[in-house]
Amino acid sequence: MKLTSKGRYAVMALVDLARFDNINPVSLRDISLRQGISLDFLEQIFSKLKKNQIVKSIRGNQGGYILLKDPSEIKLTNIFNAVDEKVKTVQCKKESKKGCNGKATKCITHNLWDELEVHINTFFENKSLNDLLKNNKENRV
Amino acid sequence: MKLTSKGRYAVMALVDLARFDNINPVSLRDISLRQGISLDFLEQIFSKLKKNQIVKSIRGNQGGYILLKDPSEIKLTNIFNAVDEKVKTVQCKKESKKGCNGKATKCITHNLWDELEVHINTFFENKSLNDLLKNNKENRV
DNA sequence: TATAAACTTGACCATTTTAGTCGGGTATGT
DNA sequence: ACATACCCGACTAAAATGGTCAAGTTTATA
Repeated sequence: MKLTSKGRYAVMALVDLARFDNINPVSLRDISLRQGISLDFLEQIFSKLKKNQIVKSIRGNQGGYILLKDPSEIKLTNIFNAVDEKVKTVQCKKESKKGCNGKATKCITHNLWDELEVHINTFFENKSLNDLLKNNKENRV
Repeated sequence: MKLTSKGRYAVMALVDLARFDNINPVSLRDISLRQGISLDFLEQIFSKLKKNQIVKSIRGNQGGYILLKDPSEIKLTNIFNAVDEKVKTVQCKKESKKGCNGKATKCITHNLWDELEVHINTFFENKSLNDLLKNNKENRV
């Protein structure tokens, strides 16, 4: 199982944004330079973050992005949902009554994968952007 | 983040094997039929499980595979390691002192991803094949 | 001893996903 | 006016995924 760059970058970029989002909006160009993430890729990511009400954009010269909520209210769950980074441990559809391999019953390990999914999602539920900021106060770049 | 079929199938197949591994070895053909997994794919998977001392093979007619250890001593960690299903939350090498984006320092969220990796691996450490068998006694197929 | 069941090995491959790039826009402060 | 930013959709190379296929070897049993 691996985390995709999209998800990782989204979080990195938002931590960066939260750190510099004091008075002025923060431009993607700055984030791109500081975090070493492609500007074009960042634009894709922020388009989704914006659609999901996590950030707000200010266009034009001196523009950029600002957070729409307090960092303590932005959970990793929200971020990952926004950029379509989801945890998937099974292939079967949750709703489908048909069971996993197209068989009549659920697969032998179905409960396990459900548990795993919950276990990982719990981690994301319990982490806010604010937690990451605190965590990073000491070793600022 | 998603679990690959290889990892999922490996666990499913071993649970199946553990259930039927009483007197005789269990053939991949049987597992394939019961679990709805391609036989050819199973062969690939069991080749790795064998290399990693999780199962032992018995060739020839009436042959098959048997577990090398007690189900209570086979953790998900062991299985996933065997089939190269590993948890990867960062792209940078663990050992490398160089930091994440080829930059001098570690990326701003590095600790987070380390935590996540540990969180997931803990789940795998704490589940044995035996746990899954118990879990499945009630709703046997 | 012939045969069929089963493991063994390695190459191959289509499809999907990933991780971006590219090329055009449009808005706005100075 | 113009530079700086956001906006948006199409495109794509490379990697990973989820297998398949072919050609073996081994061994129990009739």
